[in-house]
Amino acid sequence: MNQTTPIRPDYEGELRKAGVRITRPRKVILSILADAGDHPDALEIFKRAVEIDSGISLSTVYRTMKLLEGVGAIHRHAFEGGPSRFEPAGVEHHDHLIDLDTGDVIEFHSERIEELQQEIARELGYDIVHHRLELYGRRRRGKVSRGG
Amino acid sequence: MNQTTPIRPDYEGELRKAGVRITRPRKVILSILADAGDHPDALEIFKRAVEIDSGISLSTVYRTMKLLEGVGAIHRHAFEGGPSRFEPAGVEHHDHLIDLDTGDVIEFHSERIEELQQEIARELGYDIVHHRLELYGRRRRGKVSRGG
DNA sequence: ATGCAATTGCAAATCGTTTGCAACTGAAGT
DNA sequence: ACTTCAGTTGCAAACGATTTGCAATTGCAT
Repeated sequence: MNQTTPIRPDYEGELRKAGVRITRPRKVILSILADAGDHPDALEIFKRAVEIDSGISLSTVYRTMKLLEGVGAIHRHAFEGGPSRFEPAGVEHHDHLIDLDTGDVIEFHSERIEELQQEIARELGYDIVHHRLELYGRRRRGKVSRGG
Repeated sequence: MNQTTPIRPDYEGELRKAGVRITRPRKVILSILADAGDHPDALEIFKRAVEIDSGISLSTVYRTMKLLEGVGAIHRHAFEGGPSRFEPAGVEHHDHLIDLDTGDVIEFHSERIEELQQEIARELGYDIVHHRLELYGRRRRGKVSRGG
């Protein structure tokens, strides 16, 4: 039972614990986040939210994202070119490979790279607070394809 | 004689070759870039430019940066939080360590990390077009300091 | 010198995001 | 259930970084 269980994040709980109110719009946004298997941006979240409750405003989406980010419940990623995209913070740390053609985000992790980063920072006299490693690429043509 | 010689970039030449005119404002901006040892953003370049020729506009700075970027003469880096910052493209590829307290940018390179990235991308079925590796950190207190 | 397309400065527009504000509403207390 | 009131909302306006339309200017090939 030591596998990376993709825990359905309990955002409401996290927020309550942080002393914020669970309002109608927040409930909607939270449910969207919990369901999202991708890395939606604020506008995308807003669109999905409107389908559930047409009264929600984009401002509230932004405000809620900032709130969740502050609480540490989600991570914000500012990939090249586009708006910030979000993902639940519940999973193990990972970096991203962005498909330049589709915008798809693939997660990966390399303990070796993490170590090397630490090593480099130490040599330069720094402590890493956080880092950003993003690979921008295209699906290799030919050979095996992983379907899509 | 195999050290990384910081070749004073011949922007004018690169631009001429690309068929663009060498105008007065461009000359000023180009000279600033050639001298810059740091990673200035557009506004900073603009400020430095105004001191040489007060008639230069921020738009022209932006336009010139885009031009140089298109020609491949400079690289644009969108570090977290702030505006894009630029650096000559003439040097060897490297990644960046950003000092969170000062905004200073320290360059580093790890062939091992580059290899690992390639490996990871390949395993995921991708070709890397480019990547972004940024370490955000603080100078380690105590012990040796590299002066500053 | 001449001519014209490339380039400029300016102001206005754009994009993603934040914010001021008056109206509204959770949730704690009765 | 009813009140209360600070937390929250939607809206529109403000924001910072960057881009763009346009009329005036200017490289640079002739």
